[in-house]
Amino acid sequence: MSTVEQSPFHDQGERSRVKQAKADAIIEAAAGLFAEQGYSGTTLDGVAARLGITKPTLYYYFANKEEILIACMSSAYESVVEHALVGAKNLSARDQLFTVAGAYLDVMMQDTGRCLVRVSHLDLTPAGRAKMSGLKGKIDAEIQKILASGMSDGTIRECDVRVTASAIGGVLNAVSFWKSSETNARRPELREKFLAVIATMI
Amino acid sequence: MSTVEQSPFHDQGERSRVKQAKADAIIEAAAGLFAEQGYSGTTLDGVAARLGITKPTLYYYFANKEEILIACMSSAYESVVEHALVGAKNLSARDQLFTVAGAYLDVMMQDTGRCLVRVSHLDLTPAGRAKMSGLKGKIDAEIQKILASGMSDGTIRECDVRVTASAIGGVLNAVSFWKSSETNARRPELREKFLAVIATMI
DNA sequence: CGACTATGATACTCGCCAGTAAGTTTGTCT
DNA sequence: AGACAAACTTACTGGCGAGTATCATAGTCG
Repeated sequence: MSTVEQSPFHDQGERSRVKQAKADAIIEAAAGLFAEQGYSGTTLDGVAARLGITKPTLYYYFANKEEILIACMSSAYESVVEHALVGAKNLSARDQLFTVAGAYLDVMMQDTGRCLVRVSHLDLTPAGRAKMSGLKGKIDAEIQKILASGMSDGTIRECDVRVTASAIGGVLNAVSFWKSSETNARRPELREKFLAVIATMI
Repeated sequence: MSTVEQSPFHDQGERSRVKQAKADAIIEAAAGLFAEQGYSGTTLDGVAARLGITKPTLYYYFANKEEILIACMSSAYESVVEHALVGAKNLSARDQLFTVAGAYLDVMMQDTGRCLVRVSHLDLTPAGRAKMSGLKGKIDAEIQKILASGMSDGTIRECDVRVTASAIGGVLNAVSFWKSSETNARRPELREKFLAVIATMI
């Protein structure tokens, strides 16, 4: 029971850090192509070419194409969860919602986030689809929870929480359809403007 | 110049009406599968099977798979244009927007409309993508125009028209992600609730 | 130095499915 | 009747790209 942490390599930590960095580079490259060309329009040869490597190398880091897409999407979802659901306690419900929405908007102006919307969940196998729906559902449930508590503490007006959460999600997704050239140039401005729209809805 | 209408067949009108009806049936069947399984997840054999025919028959009505998808999407867009952009004159800008939004919502609760969102435009070839973007852009432009005129006649509050139009589009698209079993059962109710959300935004 | 693992490239297989070639049936017109 | 077109079918091809088997190189450790 003692040396589970102790590995045969003196610097496995370093090794796996490098490997993780490379995996991240693959995710980033793939996300860019998925967002531009869609899932089935993107070939693994294309992903590899963008990184100056060859296709089989990708399989050293990921089991298959779908796993790469799932990694892109998970990365985006987790970024939202991290930035929003963690440090947003003891705020009013209304401000909690702005925190989540802001984090979501930030992600949606990056390639990994764009994958969430530009690539259809239907391109996944049922297993992967379930996994992604779970993450999406988690965020949606959180928004619904915030809406409900906001109706209690009076910072959010009365509404149908399911419909409103769905609508808010729709607004947040919308920014991912903007041309990346524009979102890159006007990121803070667009973030504020979309948040202002959300503000009118709640 | 006289007999362009007069064809060699005594009942070509009937013939082409039947043919059109069959083409519509194909569109409907395909739209259902595209919405459930995505574009690349749907095979033409599957579409044909759902209609009790065989794949080559589809090619008697459409040139290729993409053209079927485009027909699905065009049908949805045109339905919006018909119901909204035609009979909505001499209303206030605010009510014009509700007219368009209502028509859009109606479409988005049907299979052809779901295709617009559940199937990525990236699954199309550049040519088809351009065509669909054109139609989408037409509706978006109309919404922007209504918003602008609403800011003049005072029925819509001041806002950034591009961002707001984009956000409204996002809300309208959102309903297409609802399970069809639920939208079928609660169509009028959901229509009103989503319109109520739009009402808060403008 | 020599054994071993991590990392990568070259060169393939193989299934799926869009699209096609060619033939068959059904109705319609003269 | 018999010729012709519309409407469909059966039986195929062909390519693309995901995934793999196998070999090459480079650090790393005793």
